[in-house]
Parts: sequence; structure tokens; C-alpha cells
Amino acid sequence: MQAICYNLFAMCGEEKNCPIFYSLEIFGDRWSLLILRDILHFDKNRYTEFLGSDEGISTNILSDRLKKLEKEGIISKHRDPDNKKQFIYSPTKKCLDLVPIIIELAVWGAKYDPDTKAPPEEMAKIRKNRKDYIDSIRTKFKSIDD
Amino acid sequence: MQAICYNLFAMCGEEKNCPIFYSLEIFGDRWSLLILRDILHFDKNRYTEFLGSDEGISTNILSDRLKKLEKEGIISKHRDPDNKKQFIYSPTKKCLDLVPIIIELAVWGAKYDPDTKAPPEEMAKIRKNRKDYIDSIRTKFKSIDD
DNA sequence: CAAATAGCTTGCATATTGCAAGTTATTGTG
DNA sequence: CACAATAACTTGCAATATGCAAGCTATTTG
Repeated sequence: MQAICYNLFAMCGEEKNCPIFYSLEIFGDRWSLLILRDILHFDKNRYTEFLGSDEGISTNILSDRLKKLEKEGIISKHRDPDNKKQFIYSPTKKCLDLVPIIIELAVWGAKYDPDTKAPPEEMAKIRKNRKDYIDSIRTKFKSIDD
Repeated sequence: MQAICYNLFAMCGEEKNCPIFYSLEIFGDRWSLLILRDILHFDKNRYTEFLGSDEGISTNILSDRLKKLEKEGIISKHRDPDNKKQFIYSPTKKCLDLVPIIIELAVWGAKYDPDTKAPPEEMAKIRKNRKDYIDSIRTKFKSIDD
């Protein structure tokens, strides 16, 4: 245990290059992570599906965030071959690497929300073996390589 | 692996009770997580120390976020017994449970920031054994029980 | 080619943030 | 015990971001 450097400050050199700040600059707002949750965990991939989420994102913000996430290479946008009116937003590999963050958000929220509806058994499984859950999401999107 | 429910949606019942959304409501803004990073990883615990961070939070926002985090029971505020002019902001147990989230933000940021200064060896150690790193932070704040 | 649908864009009111300056509380000094 | 210094805010205001409603554009379907 002593071998690990226990201060992330030492990892960054300076705060300006802090990897935590870098991440927050890209998706550290309320809506970006909710869109990514919808894609990765709720299996949504269309504009109208994101709009339909309970939290009620507005059209201009959704449009803006989808553009930003696409620009950052976190999602990709393609026309649906079966319904050419629609676009399909898919996670990239960079996006799949966000799964651990979203899992930890869920674990913390389920622990501290007094009104949580997250089933305790399921949460216990995920807490005990995060890797399996992460793998299952990777399997779900296994066709993705970019 | 098949035993795990692979859709967090099923965990929530409805999105309104989603543990991810709950977490984001509390600290899902750019500044809250940076303050918590300062406390947990950069060993800062005073108003002026937070103000001094490279990212440049302004006084009113810092004041507002410290109040919110205290109200949520994530940090506690006490006068410094050695310098009674100052207050000391300390992490609660609820705060220590945020370490995994911040670690994952750091891991993702270090992987994708082309200009990261995070030393690859240190990041590799943390990626390989998150638990040790989490334990080391718990040890650092081992006096905390609330 | 007209209606329907999906995916935006625009305008405007409201809310949040950033910056500079001022205020309060406590401490150390004469 | 006045008085300057320090730490921790608070306030006012301009700039930015968000929320909401309405309108616009591209594609498909009849």
C-alpha cells in the first residue's frame, strides 16, 4: 500500500492540468451526464427519447449538449437506416470509459437518497462487483470500436 | 455474470428516483466537485485555500457551495482552535464515499487529456487497485465518524 | 406534391455566474 | 482598549447560461 502516491496533486503537477478538472470541463454539468446515462444505462439513442426523460431537458440544451458530446468524440451520430427521418446517437469507446463514473454516481446516490427506489440487492451486487457490471455494458455495445 | 441486472433503469423504477440524478442534483456542477477534490485529494480545508485554486472560483460561488455542501452533510465547518480567525472545512463520512467518483473522473481525464501531466505509473497503480487508493484517503481522514 | 414526423433554431424571460467592491467578525499589536 | 490586519463572507451589477414556447427545415409517407 505504501507504494502508491496518495495525493492526486502530485499526479497533476499543477492544478491546471488536473485530470479531474479536465473531465469536469467536458461533461461536468447536470445535463451531459444525464444524456450519457440515458445512452449507456437506459438504452436510449434518439433525440425524442432523450427529450422524453423525466428530468425534462429542453430542446436547445439537448441540441447543444449532443453537439458538444459529438465534438468531443464521446458520441457519434448516424441516420437510422430503418427510419431515415431519425438519427441514432451511439456511444464511442471514449463514452464506454465513462461507465465507471456513472456507476459510482449511482452507488453514492442509492446510498444517500432517503427515497431511492433502487433495489438494494441489485445495488449490493454492483457494489461488490463493479467489473461485471461494466463488462455487461461493454458487451451490450460490443460492436463499437472507434 | 448473468445474475446481475444490467440495466440501471430497472433499479430506479422511474427516472425520477434515479440515484444518478439524485447525485447530480447535489454536486453535479463544476465547482462542488472541485471543492471536494481540494478537500479530499489536495488536503485543503480553508476558504482562502479553495479560493487559491488555479481554476479561480469566485467568492460568492465558493460561499454558496460551502453552505450547500454543509447543508447536505457532506462537509462540516468548525473554527480552527489554533487560529480562531479561520474556519476549517472537513469531510464527513458521506464525503469520503465520494472518493470513488472523483477517482473515476481522474482516471478518465488522465486517459483522454492529450496534455495531462498525471504521471502514467501513478495512474496505472490507481487503475489497477482503486481500493488501496480509496483506503489511503480513508486512513488520512480516519478520525472522521459523523 | 402535401401532410406528418424528427430534429433542430430562434427569441425572450428568468436564473446563474463572474467580478469588483464593501462589510463583519476575530485577532494580534501598541 | 483603540486600531490595523486578516479571514470570511455579502452585495451590486454586468455577462452568460438556461427554460420555455414558437417556428423552421429536412426527410418520409401517402
